[in-house]
Amino acid sequence: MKIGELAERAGVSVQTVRYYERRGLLPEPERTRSGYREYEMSDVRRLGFVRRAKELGFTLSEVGDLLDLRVRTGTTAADVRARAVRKLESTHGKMRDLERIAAALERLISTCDAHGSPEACALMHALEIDERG
Amino acid sequence: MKIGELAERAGVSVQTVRYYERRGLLPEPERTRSGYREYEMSDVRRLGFVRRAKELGFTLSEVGDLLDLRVRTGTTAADVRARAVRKLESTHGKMRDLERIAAALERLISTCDAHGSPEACALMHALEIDERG
DNA sequence: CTTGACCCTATAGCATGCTATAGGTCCTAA
DNA sequence: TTAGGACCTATAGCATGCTATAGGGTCAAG
Repeated sequence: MKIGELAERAGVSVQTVRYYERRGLLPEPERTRSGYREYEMSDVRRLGFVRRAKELGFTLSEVGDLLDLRVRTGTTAADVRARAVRKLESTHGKMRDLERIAAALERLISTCDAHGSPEACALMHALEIDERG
Repeated sequence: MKIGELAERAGVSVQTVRYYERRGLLPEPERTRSGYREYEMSDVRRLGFVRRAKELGFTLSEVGDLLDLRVRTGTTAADVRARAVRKLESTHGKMRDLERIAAALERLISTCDAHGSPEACALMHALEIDERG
């Protein structure tokens, strides 16, 4: 497929695809004789991975790290493992924070439901921040 | 406490505190006679909330929304509830994505452990991307 | 054979979220 | 009383991650 279809399937713009390629997040694809980039489904998946990881607050460099947990000259299995463990730890930290936010939002919603007044919602909210935030 | 202590306790810079104040993420604090900002522990918690939410990939505007799920002129309880529900949904989406990343990292790590070769790690990783990414 | 949608490179510009600088005030302690 | 560090305002600059523009080539349909 060409770049427009790839971009649409993955939910990003054509410009963004070319930008990610420059940044090294996507491999340089084959070209048609006329110079058009040619992609496959694996590129759609990889690009989708980049997009979602970025939406989670990973920087593009960090996404590159995630994609790059692979062999390089001088890299040992222990190196790869250590990087994966660190990334996993930060991922767990992010999940815990999200759980706290979700729990706070759920309590806020049920308080809204119970009392129906915006004041109750606001009060509840202030409470969440003071409790844990 | 003064701004330096607040910043240190919350893990951000002094400049960042003043920036967040300008952005409306922190209330304007009391001042000493000489004009120094004066903070309390609730400000530490609020600032910590901002920092963590931001690290999760919420923009400062979104963090403002989270902090601002409260009464404004013309805002009804239903409005507040609807905004909370939308934010909760996006939070759940982020959690699902993080779970997928964590699972992929865990499989990668256990494959490293099992085979000990960087090639196995790399191969496993490529697989994760193709499977789900 | 030309129109229009899509592709190309190169580069400039923009929004976000800080971060640094200039120029000055306050305060504690030797 | 003066040296230092922490504070103040105001504003400029920087890194990231796009996004838009200029100027042009490709290609299938009509």
